[in-house]
Amino acid sequence: MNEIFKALNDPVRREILKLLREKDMNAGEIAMNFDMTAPSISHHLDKLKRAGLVSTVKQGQFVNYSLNTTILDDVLTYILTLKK
Amino acid sequence: MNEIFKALNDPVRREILKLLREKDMNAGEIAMNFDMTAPSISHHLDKLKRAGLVSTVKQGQFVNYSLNTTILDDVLTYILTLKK
DNA sequence: TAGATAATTAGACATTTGTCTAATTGTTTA
DNA sequence: TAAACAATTAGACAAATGTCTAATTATCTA
Repeated sequence: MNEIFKALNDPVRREILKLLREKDMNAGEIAMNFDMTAPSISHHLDKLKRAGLVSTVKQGQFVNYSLNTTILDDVLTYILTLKK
Repeated sequence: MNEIFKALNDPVRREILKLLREKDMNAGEIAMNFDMTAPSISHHLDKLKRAGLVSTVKQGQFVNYSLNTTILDDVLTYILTLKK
């Protein structure tokens, strides 16, 4: 749970999730949406992946990222239990 | 939204929310549950309050804290829209 | 197979964050 | 009204975080 909240606690990463909600994208396509270097985006993607919020599939030299909604259910459950 | 995720991104603060889910408590009662100084807890409470996750009512020299579930709905909505 | 392209890793650096002690504010009560 | 108590504010400091440039790895293609 800690990893998930850590991952969600950054505007860039939340924006990446928003982009992936529309369609899967490779690292370069994601990076194009930000005024930020590729290594920085790569670092953000790594955090999202470690938290389980995104999944990757390597296709040739590209790495395709997709949103993993299963983990979002854990967040939903957590918030709901707080509400009791 | 940024403030809320910032506030949720700390194990101590999440534990405080869990405690307040059971019953309202004043700052001292909350602090008793942690191996941490009162000023540190006060700082965490401040972050929770600024995020709107808790509300306070001053009763004499005590400050009573309670969980504000309304804001949690915002988190729920946010997560749900990510799931589309 | 050499050069180009996609992506990540490594390492440096400034900013943010969480913790502490000391000091301050506000309230109660002897 | 002075001392005690509850809580917060101020300021210092170490650890964590986000960004960058440079270097590396893996893949494609001329």
